[in-house]
Amino acid sequence: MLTIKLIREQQEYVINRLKIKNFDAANLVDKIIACDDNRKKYQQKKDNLQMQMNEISKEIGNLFAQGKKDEAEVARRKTGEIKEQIKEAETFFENYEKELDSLIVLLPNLPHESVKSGKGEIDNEIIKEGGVIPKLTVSKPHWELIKDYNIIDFELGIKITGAGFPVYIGKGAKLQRALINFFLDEAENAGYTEILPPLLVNEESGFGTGQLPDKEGQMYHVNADNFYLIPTAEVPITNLYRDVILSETDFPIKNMAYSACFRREAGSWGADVRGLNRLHQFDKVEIVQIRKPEESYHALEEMKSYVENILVKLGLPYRVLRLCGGDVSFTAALTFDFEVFSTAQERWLEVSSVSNFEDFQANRLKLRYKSKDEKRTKLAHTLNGSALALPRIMAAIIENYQTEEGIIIPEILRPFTGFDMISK
RNA sequence: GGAGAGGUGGCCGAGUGGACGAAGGCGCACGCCUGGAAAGUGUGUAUGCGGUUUGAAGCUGCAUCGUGGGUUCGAAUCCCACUCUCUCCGCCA
Repeated sequence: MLTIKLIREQQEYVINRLKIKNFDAANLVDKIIACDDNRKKYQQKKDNLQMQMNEISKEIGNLFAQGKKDEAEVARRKTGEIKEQIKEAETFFENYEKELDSLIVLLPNLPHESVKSGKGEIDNEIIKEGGVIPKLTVSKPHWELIKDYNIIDFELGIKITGAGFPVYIGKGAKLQRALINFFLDEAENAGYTEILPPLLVNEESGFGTGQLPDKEGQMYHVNADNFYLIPTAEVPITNLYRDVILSETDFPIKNMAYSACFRREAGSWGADVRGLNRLHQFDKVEIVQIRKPEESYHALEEMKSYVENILVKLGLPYRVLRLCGGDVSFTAALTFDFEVFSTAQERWLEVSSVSNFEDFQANRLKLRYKSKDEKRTKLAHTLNGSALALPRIMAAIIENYQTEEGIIIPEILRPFTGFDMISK
């Protein structure tokens, strides 16, 4: 969430920047400021009364100690009324504070200056393309190939769980594991620390990274214990730093994690989601960085090149998009999407999303740091990126590397798979 | 699931109604000492929200001892509820 300070001090700027995200903030900002004014007003009232109360209490204590019981009695009689007033001011204060909290979380993060306005996908700017789209002699979509070679079985998944929960079999399972290991090793070499987090998180964590309250319906919820199944490792990995005050020497923080991800994808089932394109459970390696504000865009570039490099190593045709205002998520300031070309489907598939959240998540998380020369704590910047999401990479590999004889394994993965082809 | 114990600052730990944002220790920072270091020694060392201020510093108010409520003029301390952690038993990979 945005800081109240920013909203107050740069009202016009906030409203204008949010227009880029197609968000009309004018009314909301007014409400927020009015609410904050009231909050302050009642805090002053409450604090003053409490100060009076504290003074009287001290006095009473002293009078009792001196044995002046009568005078103490007199003082005591004064307290009742003040107490009432405190309660009243406190109630107002708390209500305004609550209202403020509920309003301020409705404002999206401000887009970075480089983000252009736009409605959605079509307005995203392609900033780079790489790799070569293969010319295939045979061209079957992956949902046919996985059946031909019996490497992923959707029907079995439906039987034991439901749609969107595929079962990986034999070389399909091994290829999956190979990709995970490849991604983890790459991240480790790039200086990321591997974390193996819980797959279930509590409510506070869901709130910390912004999944709650707005995306509640997108997460699987374990009712008995009030846990949520993580939609991405971003949630546990970033929440490691919830309520933390870092010191300057802790930077940069670079963590990564493999995890299964669970998404209900309620209401988003349609024509483009066949096969591996959209799943309820999938695997992903996520990279997360926590940086000082002045370094975060440098870190974003670093993460961008890092992801690109993996795609190059896998030999997949890819492109990099700078998302337009309409497509940048609620929490992000700047996002680059990576897409790979799925040859048989003749579609670009999103396989990674790399974002700088600036201090938007940190403000929710209360993730701060203290610099040497300043006494005040400052909010850190958080960034994350998929590196990478497996199913669509799997789909692209299966389709792009298909031959009459079978599916060729990209060379870089062969040490991990132990085989160089999937055939019948 | 059953029984018990407990949650105090970065950490350990004292504190059973007022002088407690909190003793003492460790750690950390800065200074003294030293040729340099260690040892020793001195000082400092929580967070949030307000006020003052152009801003910062400074000064200042309020709140915070797991969370929420209650008793009281006054609560870390007493009462209630919740929650989390630990130990033992049971079950189990």
